[in-house]
Amino acid sequence: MTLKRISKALGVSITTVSKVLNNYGDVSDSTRQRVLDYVKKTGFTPNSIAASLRTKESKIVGLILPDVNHYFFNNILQGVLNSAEKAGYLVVVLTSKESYELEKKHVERLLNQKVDGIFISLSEETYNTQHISSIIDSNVILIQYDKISKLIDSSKVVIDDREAAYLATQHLIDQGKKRIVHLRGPLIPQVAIDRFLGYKSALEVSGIPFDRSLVLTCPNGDDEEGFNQLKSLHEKNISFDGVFAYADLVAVGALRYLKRKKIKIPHDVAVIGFSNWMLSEKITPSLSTIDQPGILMGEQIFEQFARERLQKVSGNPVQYQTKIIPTNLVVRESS
Amino acid sequence: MTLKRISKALGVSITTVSKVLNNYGDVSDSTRQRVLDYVKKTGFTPNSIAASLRTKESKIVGLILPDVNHYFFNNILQGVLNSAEKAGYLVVVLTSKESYELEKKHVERLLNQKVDGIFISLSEETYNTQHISSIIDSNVILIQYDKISKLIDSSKVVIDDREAAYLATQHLIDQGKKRIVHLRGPLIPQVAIDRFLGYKSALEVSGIPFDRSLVLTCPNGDDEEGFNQLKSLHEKNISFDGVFAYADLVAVGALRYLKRKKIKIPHDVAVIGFSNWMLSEKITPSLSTIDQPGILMGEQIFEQFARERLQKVSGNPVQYQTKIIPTNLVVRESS
DNA sequence: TTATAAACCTAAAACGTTTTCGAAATAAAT
DNA sequence: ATTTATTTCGAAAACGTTTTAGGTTTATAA
Repeated sequence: MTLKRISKALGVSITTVSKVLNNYGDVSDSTRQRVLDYVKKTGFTPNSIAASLRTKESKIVGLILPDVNHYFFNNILQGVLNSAEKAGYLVVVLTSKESYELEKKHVERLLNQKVDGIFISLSEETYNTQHISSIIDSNVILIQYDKISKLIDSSKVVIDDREAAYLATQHLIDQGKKRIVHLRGPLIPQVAIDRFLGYKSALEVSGIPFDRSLVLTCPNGDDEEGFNQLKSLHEKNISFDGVFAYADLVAVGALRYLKRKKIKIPHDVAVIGFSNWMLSEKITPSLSTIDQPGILMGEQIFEQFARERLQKVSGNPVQYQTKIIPTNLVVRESS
Repeated sequence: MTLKRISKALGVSITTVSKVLNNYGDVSDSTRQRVLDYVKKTGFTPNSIAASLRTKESKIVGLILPDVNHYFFNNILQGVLNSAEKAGYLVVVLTSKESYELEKKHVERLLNQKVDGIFISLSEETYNTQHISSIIDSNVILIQYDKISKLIDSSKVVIDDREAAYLATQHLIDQGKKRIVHLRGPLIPQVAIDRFLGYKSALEVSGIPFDRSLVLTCPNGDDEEGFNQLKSLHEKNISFDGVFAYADLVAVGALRYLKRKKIKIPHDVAVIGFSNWMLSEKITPSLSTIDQPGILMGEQIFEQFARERLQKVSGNPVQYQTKIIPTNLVVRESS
């Protein structure tokens, strides 16, 4: 079933059928009704490939996630899906697995698929951003989220990691803790740096001396590392009464060590994580953490895209925006 | 940049350019090389929308998930993504959120987007399967996975839930347990029924009498229900020494209740869940469970699609297959 | 030299829409 | 009755590719 066949069946032109489907004004009520009836009867839907070719709008956006099996990114996906569905867009999902090569390949693939927008969180390996620039050159809307490059001019949707880390650390201080361990992420990515800086400035503001030996790196971000780092600290007889981990999973490992050593939580040592993974409220003791509203972020990502799209088609100048999504402190049994 | 512009620049026909790009034999080495060089120099990639219109192949598949924030479905997504990427396919992802209406809408959307294949796990609300049949009518390849309809003729990729539940229950019996509670899922979906049947037949085979009062329904599948159901059992003074929950989250709730009541795990009561969620190995005591290899399933889904696609284009009869993916018993501290 | 085969190339149609521009039909105004 | 305005319609081009069917050139054989 095509426009042509409908037009033949009803004795009108292809143009007319197309016009009623696209709500053009210049078709009489009677023919409009005839077309509508016929379309409903046959269940016809226009071939969107052909429409795309003509209009250069695919109504598809591409979402590149560093990892799909990750609570935060899952929520982002969910949020993008929510908003995209409302707007009649489809979302193709790709995972970069933190690989620069894969990320680049995906971007190229999306570009020649003529998606209308690309939403990307940069992989940890990505220093060369040529492929990102090529998105802009291709006149495709680019929204950066989470791990962004400040050097690239586009809209951005991010968490204020520094502020969030400040909040988490401040919370421990409020509980009377003074020797607070920071289990930090890898050295390079901006998010890990920002969380560290937030930690540091919270100490500063409260006049607590910064002790370099209390900051330990957890490159993989798993629970084993959390466990082992606390263990090594303990074995070196370095005392502490609080732990701020840059990821919930790391905090879970820390909790496991403390429980094993019968250290009272939160009385002797209070623990707070980051991200509000689902598991953090299910474990005992339940884990205090920073909630990153991933769903909200995802929605904002798509909505910013929709705004830019609108500006573009209406010929207005496109205005890039940076949205900083607020985080929430979630206090549970561990602190 | 288009074929036309390339052909103008090189003084050959559009046809010739297209032929070298598609590896046709009848073009001389010298012109082939000239075209290739020019393409590489300009970074040209053919517009896949136009190609799709002509060839009726979009190189896009649609994956409908009941829920994106779910460990098992995440893995399925990951698996589909893995295989699709290798084969040069894009995947558009949609969530039905267990709603029939949404599911139907999504299917229609995918069909008029002319995807090459649709992979679907039916929502719990879906009884009318007209929209699923329409996939087949549209000559789009349909692969059903997980929650399937046996009435619809298509390839299927499923877990043997009954066998898996049998394994889980048998494992508890092997530990010497005799009064085993089954926290079952909602009454209707086949997966919940199958898990119940597996439980029942394990008891039967071991000659343990089936006690209806030990089977409790958990419609939402969350941890609250697990907690409350064990509590109600306890308050009715019904004794038990094992728990087989149809979902890990439910089992987590059960564990929480047992811990609260200082009941020794697994000595007094052993617990086993279902799905091997990430959290089940992180909690204490770590949870025994059934591992559903979601990634493998996802890969099989795509690969079955690829097979059918090949059969179709080569004009061979399409052969539907039902893949039953084996599960693994994962024994941890809780049993 | 001429006939035949092989190699190389191209014109043109087709895929199914959208949209411009002008034509035809009708209504309104003079 | 004529002009003008308004409403309704349709022809045709365009989007960028693939592929068929045939044409032209070059090589091979007689």
